[in-house]
Amino acid sequence: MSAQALKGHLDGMLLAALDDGPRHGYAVMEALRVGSGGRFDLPTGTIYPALRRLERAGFVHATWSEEGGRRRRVYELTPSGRRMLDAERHAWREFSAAVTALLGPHQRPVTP
Amino acid sequence: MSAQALKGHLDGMLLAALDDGPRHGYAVMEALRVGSGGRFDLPTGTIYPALRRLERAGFVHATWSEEGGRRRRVYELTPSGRRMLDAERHAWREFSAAVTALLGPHQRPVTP
DNA sequence: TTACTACATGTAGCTTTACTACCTATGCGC
DNA sequence: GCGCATAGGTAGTAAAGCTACATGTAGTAA
Repeated sequence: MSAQALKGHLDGMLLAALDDGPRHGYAVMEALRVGSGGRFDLPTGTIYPALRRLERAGFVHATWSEEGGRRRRVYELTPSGRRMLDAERHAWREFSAAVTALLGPHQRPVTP
Repeated sequence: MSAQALKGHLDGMLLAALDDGPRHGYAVMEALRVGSGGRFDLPTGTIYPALRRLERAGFVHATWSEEGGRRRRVYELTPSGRRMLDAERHAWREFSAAVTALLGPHQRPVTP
């Protein structure tokens, strides 16, 4: 995966990871790793600043929670964040359709 | 379309635009615009530096041509560029599959 | 003949954003 | 004790597309 490929697409995936319910940062990280089949094994230096950015933008709301001596910062979608997620999903469909069209029909045949 | 969405995906599309044959920069720009249904109406400040980058990297070969008082810089895929195009197409399929999976199946139904 | 548009190429500086590298801390198994 | 998974975080860097600007030709509309 190219170094820059994620640019501008991470926020949508983070919001989507919170769509089923609140999660803390580390769990979001895991969700991206597992949900992408291991392709998005993102470093903490990517995840935490990104979540903080979404919080500042008002798309998620964060609360501290303590469980078994472990402090966790739990993130939850705000109504604004939910609207943003919708917008991101739509933008992704537009974007991916356009790129797929431009990259051309040169697919490797499934079964020769 | 988000400001950063294109990052890392432009090179593949530029190379793909040269797959049918040599084109000059302005024609490549047009090809992206038309081929994306108007979604990628990229400024010259994006296209020309990107083509130059691909040239420096050895993926395209450029020659000047004069036609009707118009100087054009015509770009052509090199063998290395063709391999790169293959790699970009493969990377895009991987990437888009992963993002689509993570954004979830929350598609709006076609006919309610 | 003036002005505007499409064609055609290019650069300097800005901004955003993910990544690298580093730090702190707890709980558990060996 | 030691290492690993879990859990959170920051400072600084690099990449790459965008904005705004500059240059010039050809054709057309006023």
